[in-house]
Amino acid sequence: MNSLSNNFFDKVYNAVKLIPKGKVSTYGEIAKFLGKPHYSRQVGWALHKNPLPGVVPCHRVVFADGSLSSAFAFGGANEQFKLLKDEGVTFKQAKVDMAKHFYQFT
DNA sequence: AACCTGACTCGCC
DNA sequence: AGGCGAGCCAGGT
Repeated sequence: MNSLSNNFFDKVYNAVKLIPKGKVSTYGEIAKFLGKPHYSRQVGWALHKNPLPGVVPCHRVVFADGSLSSAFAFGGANEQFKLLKDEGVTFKQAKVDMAKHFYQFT
């Protein structure tokens, strides 16, 4: 792992932490924000490997279509669903209402 | 060094 | 509209 990839991971955490309450973002969008439009998987990996639970609101990061991560590790997709809903995020059946809660990094 | 897997996404059927 | 497959990158075995 070189300093660049390390920086990428750090940027991922930073970006995720920037997502305001009641908003969500996608792996691809974060990757794009970091200058790597095809690093969606690495973003997910960064969060998976992320030893900062509670610091990085991983539950605000969802799939591009608004569905929740299948391999979610905070307590299951159900827990993530509940958490987001508690923050004011609305859902379209089982998917986040991206049109209203999608947060784009500026 | 090579192969496989994995918190993803897009395109095609 | 929904489901399946291929593509992508990096890390782990």
